[in-house]
Amino acid sequence: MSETIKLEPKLRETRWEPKLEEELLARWDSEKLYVFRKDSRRRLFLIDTPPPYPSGRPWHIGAAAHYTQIDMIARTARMMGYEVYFPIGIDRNGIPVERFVEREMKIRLTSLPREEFIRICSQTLDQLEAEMLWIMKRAGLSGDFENKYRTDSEEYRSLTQATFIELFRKGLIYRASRPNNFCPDCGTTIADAEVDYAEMPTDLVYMRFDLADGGEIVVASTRPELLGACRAVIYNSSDERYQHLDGQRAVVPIYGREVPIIAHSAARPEFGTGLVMVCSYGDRTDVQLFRELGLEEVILIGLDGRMLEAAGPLKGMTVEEARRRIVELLSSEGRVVKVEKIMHQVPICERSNTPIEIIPMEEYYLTQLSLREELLDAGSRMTFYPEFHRQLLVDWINSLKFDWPISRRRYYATEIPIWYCKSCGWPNLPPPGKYYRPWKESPPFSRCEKCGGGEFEGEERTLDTWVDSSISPLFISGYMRDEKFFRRAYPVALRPQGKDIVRTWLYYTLLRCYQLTGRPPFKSVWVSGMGLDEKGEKMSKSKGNVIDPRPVLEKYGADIFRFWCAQEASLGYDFRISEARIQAAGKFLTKLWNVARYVSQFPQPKGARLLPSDRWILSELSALIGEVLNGYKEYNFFIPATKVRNFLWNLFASHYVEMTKMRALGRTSNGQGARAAWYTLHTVLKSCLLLLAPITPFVTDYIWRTLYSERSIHLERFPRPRWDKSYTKYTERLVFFNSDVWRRKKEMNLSLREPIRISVPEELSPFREDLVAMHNIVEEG
RNA sequence: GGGGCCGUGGUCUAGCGGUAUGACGCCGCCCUCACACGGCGGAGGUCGCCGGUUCGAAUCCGGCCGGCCCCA
Repeated sequence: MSETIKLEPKLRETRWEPKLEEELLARWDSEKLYVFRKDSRRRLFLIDTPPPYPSGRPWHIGAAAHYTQIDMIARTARMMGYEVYFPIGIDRNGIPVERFVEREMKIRLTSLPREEFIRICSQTLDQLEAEMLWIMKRAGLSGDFENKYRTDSEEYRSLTQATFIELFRKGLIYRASRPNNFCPDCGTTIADAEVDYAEMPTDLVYMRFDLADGGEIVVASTRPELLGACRAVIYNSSDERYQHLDGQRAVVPIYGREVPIIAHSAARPEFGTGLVMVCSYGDRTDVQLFRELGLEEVILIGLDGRMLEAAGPLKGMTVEEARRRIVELLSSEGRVVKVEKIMHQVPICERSNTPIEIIPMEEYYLTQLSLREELLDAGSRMTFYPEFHRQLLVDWINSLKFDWPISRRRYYATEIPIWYCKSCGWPNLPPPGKYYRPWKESPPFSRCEKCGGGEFEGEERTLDTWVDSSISPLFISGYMRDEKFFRRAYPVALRPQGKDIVRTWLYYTLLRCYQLTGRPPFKSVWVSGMGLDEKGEKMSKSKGNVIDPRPVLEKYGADIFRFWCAQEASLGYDFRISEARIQAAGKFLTKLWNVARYVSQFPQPKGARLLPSDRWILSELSALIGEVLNGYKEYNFFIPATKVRNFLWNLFASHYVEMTKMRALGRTSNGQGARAAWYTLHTVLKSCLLLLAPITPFVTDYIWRTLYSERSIHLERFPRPRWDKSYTKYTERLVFFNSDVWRRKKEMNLSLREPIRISVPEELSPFREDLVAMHNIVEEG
């Protein structure tokens, strides 16, 4: 018998064209493939997508890779049968955009009316946001773009304020005056998490101090301008040189104040002379020493970064001017022993990159220290992918030393919702649920709740931007706005994020959500590594090694980029980004395409009587599906990408397809055999497409719709490993045998089609017919 | 100063208790009717260094060296 069928591939082009992706994007859009159905009966899977910040820096390729992987998580969850909410949010509050506007327009925050400055920031954000959204869409993110949220929207900010009001009423927010990190350049207090350290060349000044009872000592300091705030000199009790100083007093040069000399472990004998002056406040250690030793602080630096009255002859100077001047003054008194150039770690503001000062200010604080144990416990109830990154969170919680100062003296951020009574000063809070701007609005009440006074002054400060970002899981799950949904959706399924913001975003979210709900905000946390440059170094504007993702997406298309992402970055580990490797990843898509093109010429029988070769590849397919699904369960896309690639290329295409080619093309007489090959070819291809769909959504959907269904592959589930795996025992032997025949033909200078005399080993006898046809074997004997 | 991760052929990478995976690059042959962004074959490493555990270590333990990242 012979079925007369004209074999014609349904895929015509010889390779996958990235241009085809754009048609698919439009199609997905119009079909509303990825819309979240809130009332679905399926199990919910909410992803607390990191709302990226359009800060003015190019959104670099590492970020695009990161969001692409998050999209793979969303697609994975859908194919596992969840109703997935993959929200698209944009973080638009806080200092970064203000700094960007100040730099670009060469203005200061305070040089424009507040309203005007806010308007400019908002417009700037719109532009930057549009670029970012283009990248996200083009990369094939299956997020809910139609309902994207912004953290500076009325709805979001009113929720931020509502949580502030709630925590204030719970007594977890308090006002206090204490030394804080202050950035004179940004003009605001910042939190520890916003402080970076930079190694800078610094002068270490060796200064001669008199002792009150005669004699002298030499004290070294990098902050001589703080001499006027020196309240003690310390040495290490193990330091042999200074045992005689115990109980003595030193006289501070220029200022003439007598201060105690105290033994303290904070003094390092090897630094400078081993004698250190303690002043308010050179660094965080000084703050602790002042507290511990009960010293009285002297404030030398004002909010404008200039020296105050107490600085005496330095008054009015900037910190740097004062540092130069004090050395001159000391020199003229013969008190400078030497000046040493050293490399010194200087605390700087992560936004402005300028040195910070520690200045006591009155700010609002959110309690965190007293919750340490509870937070550790709540954190321990979240699953981490990979587990080893849990340590980043634990270490940070254990290292907390101060409560979180949350008020900021900036404009483009959520306002602190407080009006102060003009007669008694009492802070009056409005009811939660609305967005308040106390700096320009009158309060929604008429009487002070404390004294009944009727006149108020609105708070002008805003909140740290992390106060907003830290409630994203509450925002997306309907907290305070849709209690019914909230009960089903919270804690949300997953927080995906980079390891670099564990101490900020993850920690703050845990803190705030725990305070508000008494529960951890996530069931699981997925922590990815960082995208580094070809040399393995961090990408940064200053190094000039930043890669813009847009030209890459345009040149190679999203799927090549995505497949590269998946096979390059193993879960949680840093990965290197190079265009050559992205390009190389494209080869696999060509291979996939051509395998599909070959298979596409055959009819699709519903069933068939399988031959051993067919059973063999289906055995391997079952094993593959098992491994791949395990990778997907841990959101480790490296596993599916490399396993499918290896299977499809090195087993399916190289061996199975070649073994069955004659049979499938009808060159052997047996029509049953052809059907079996067709059935198997399609089964394997379909399964591979499904297994790759979360990683390369474009090419798989294109092939799927061309060959199998009008309906998108993205509405399907993952395949199940439903074939007997016993035939995998033949794999090694088959591969070896085929290679051996190829090698021999090569040695004999035969083309692959020419006949060869060779015997098929006994162990492979089940495959004899296919192998004979494949290699054109003339059996011996 | 503390913490994390890593150190495998020229480059990158898998493996994490039984003498090493794949990619890129390189060399040679081949346009074999899915694919030359392809196929086949080949050269190339003893897994940073030292010591220990073990019948056996790239794989476990300890120390050292080097790189990267984070924190103080």
